[in-house]
Amino acid sequence: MEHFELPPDVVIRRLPLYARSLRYLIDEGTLSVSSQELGERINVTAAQIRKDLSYFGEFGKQGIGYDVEKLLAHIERILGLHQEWPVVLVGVGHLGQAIARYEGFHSKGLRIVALFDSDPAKVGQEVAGLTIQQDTDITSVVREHDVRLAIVAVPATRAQDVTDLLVQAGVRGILNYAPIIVQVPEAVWVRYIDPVAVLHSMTYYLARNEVGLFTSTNGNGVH
Amino acid sequence: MEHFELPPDVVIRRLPLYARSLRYLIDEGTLSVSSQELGERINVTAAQIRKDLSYFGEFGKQGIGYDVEKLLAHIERILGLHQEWPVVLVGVGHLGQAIARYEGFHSKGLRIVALFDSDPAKVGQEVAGLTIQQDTDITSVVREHDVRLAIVAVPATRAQDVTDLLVQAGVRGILNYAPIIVQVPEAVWVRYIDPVAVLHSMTYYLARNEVGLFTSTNGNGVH
DNA sequence: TAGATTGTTAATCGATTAACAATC
DNA sequence: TAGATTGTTAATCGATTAACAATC
Repeated sequence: MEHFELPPDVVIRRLPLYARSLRYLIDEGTLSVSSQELGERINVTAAQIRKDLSYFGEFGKQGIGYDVEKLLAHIERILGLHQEWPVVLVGVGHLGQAIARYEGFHSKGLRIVALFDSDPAKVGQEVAGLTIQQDTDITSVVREHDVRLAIVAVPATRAQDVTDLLVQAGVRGILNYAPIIVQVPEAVWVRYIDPVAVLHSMTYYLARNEVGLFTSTNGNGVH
Repeated sequence: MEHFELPPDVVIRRLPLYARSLRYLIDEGTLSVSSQELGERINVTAAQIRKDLSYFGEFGKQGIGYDVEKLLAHIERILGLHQEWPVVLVGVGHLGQAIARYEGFHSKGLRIVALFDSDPAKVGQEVAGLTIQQDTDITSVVREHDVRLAIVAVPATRAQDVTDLLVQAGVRGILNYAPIIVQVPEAVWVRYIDPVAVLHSMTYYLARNEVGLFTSTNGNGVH
């Protein structure tokens, strides 16, 4: 039975994890997987996986489980990863360079197509096969390639300005590495990569844990 | 009135964002802030901020708001950031190097004290003032410095092994950059930095958005 | 005093889990 | 057929928000 409830964002955020786990299963040669098995790998309950998938259709077989390849194909299509999304990266410091060079970003559905930096000394240099361009060219490049996704790896002081530029040029999804929360119009999605905040939240538990190790209830796989 | 409900994890994760915003307010010379104003900066409701803080005590004044410096000091103490946490970093590829060099990590309460890599060619090299050590020395170094926090920036294939080593040596909080979910004992906290998964979740909305821009309800500040 | 804003309670909203009929 | 596992419903659990008395 189909139903038509809108999938909550928290479900959308788990889909990429399901997809990745399915890719690993394919690498291992596994053909079929149950919600139970999949759940154990990513520390999620079987019920949750089934419920999540039910927002999009019926992909399994009772008594059997899910065909790994087929389920992956379904999830990738749901996420829009059957098409390729050009991505621009703004800010080519140490972090930006690591991002540009990171193999993982050349992943299903994503391709970094341009690098930008405000530092004139960097403009013209090549990183990971791409020539660094001036910040001021963001608008034209984004429009020309119809880019919808951007990664921002500039200092916090520059992040809002760069975001405004990107949004104005047509970008609708931003992955922000700068340690500051930016303001965007409603139609734009911003997500944050904030390792320091994450570490700062773990110290809370460590500070309470000190010697007696059996106080904590659960530290598993919080994503 | 004090009450003694245990703060949920979702609250603990917001505290570092409050702290950071307060630091920016201090830089701007602001002495006092209301929950309303603070909330607007980080896209959180005023009620949520007040409720969150109420798990830990009473820090504001009716009619006035919060003393910025005092509230920051309280939050830092709650998070355990009044002490300094030594951190080890395992995996000194492009990403690991960017992490080691990133100023932001030399932040309140954190100090990277050792770098490890399995590649013999890298061992002995210096990055950000630290000499890269062999993976096999993790145990002794972690024990010697009583390290509780680690950052893992190795390939996915190595992540579980490295995690096991760290946990066995005494680490209780792990920030994992590897695109794989690792299994740990209950007393250990793992959190993930997973930019590709985040991008893959944004494409979902972009794929649906294509031309008609007024369909989306809210893309703000999802953290 | 009048205006502003807190801390807290209760109401609402949303997400997770348990349970099970359907069925491979 | 017997065993396993799905998809879905209802129950539970948890987090957010609205509202307001207290009070600076």
